[in-house]
Amino acid sequence: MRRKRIRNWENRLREEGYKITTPRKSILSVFEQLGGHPNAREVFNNLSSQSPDIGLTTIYRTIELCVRLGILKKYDFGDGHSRYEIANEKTDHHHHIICEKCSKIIEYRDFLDEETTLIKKIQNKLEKKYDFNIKQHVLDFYGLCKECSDNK
Amino acid sequence: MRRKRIRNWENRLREEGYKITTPRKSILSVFEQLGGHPNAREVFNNLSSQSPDIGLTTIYRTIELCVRLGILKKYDFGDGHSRYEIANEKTDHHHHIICEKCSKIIEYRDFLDEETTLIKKIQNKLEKKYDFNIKQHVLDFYGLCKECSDNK
DNA sequence: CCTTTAAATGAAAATGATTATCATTACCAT
DNA sequence: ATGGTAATGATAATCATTTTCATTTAAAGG
Repeated sequence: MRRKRIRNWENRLREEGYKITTPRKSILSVFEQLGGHPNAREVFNNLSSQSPDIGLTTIYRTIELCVRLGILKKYDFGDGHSRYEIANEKTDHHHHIICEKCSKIIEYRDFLDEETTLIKKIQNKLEKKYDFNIKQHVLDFYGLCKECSDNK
Repeated sequence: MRRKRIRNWENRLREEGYKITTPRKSILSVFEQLGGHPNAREVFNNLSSQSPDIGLTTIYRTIELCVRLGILKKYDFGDGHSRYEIANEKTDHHHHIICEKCSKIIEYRDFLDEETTLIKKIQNKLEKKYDFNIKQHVLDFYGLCKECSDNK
């Protein structure tokens, strides 16, 4: 079995003819250090101490580029701003549990065996029945976390 | 077994002390007639012929109210605007298949038996493990519909 | 039916996230 | 080092949604 070399984002950018710039390094480094699912503004805020001259525009552009190249994954949890996370073997693929009050997000990937199997099965059924070419799915659970359940 | 009377939205509003107004009637009637998952602007456009004097503001306000009272269900498919649909026994509960190119949305509720069972099982596991009170879930599939697969 | 009054409405402005414009700057191949 | 081109940042523009506030209206009582 051929072991695929794990490409970091610098190589990915180079591969596609994009330049490795200081802002891009800073932005990606924030994603690496922050973890979680930050949105554009959170990245901006975290950057303001170290690199105050990087504009919000550049952050949006870099994120857009990285999503397009598969370096970042984009999520929409319905709270009004898109969220992102570095895509790699470790983060791929997982589901979420989202607190509807405080927006805390838990990601889990310790699927039940049946979980994976069944989703594939459903997917196959749907592809035939509705003539769709299904590429991905989202299974997210919404509710209240412990803290928000208590403070009510 | 007591048969619960099916309340229509007028009764729901009255119950909660809200008034039954002409704009509200028109807006809800659009949802009833249109079907699907319209967004605020689509409702507005569909209203413009019959009731040109209903403002977009009122549509947003009515929608917000109806979502809060459980008359409408709110969805976010990540295409930049929230979408809604009348909540009732018939529409509840379903999953979606969404075309990433043309945003066509198919909803299905002919779940495999295992589909329902397994999701409950996963939910139970997650509630214990992460101390969450899970209220609902979203299982949506994303891909390309027949037409968009072809025209490529 | 007519009055009263708080709730509902509409127009317009405000907001907040994201995108486009455009002049300036900085990679990087030569 | 340097030139060409992509990248950047400031600013303005969009677009969906929310807020403000003066005006209108549903519905309760007489």
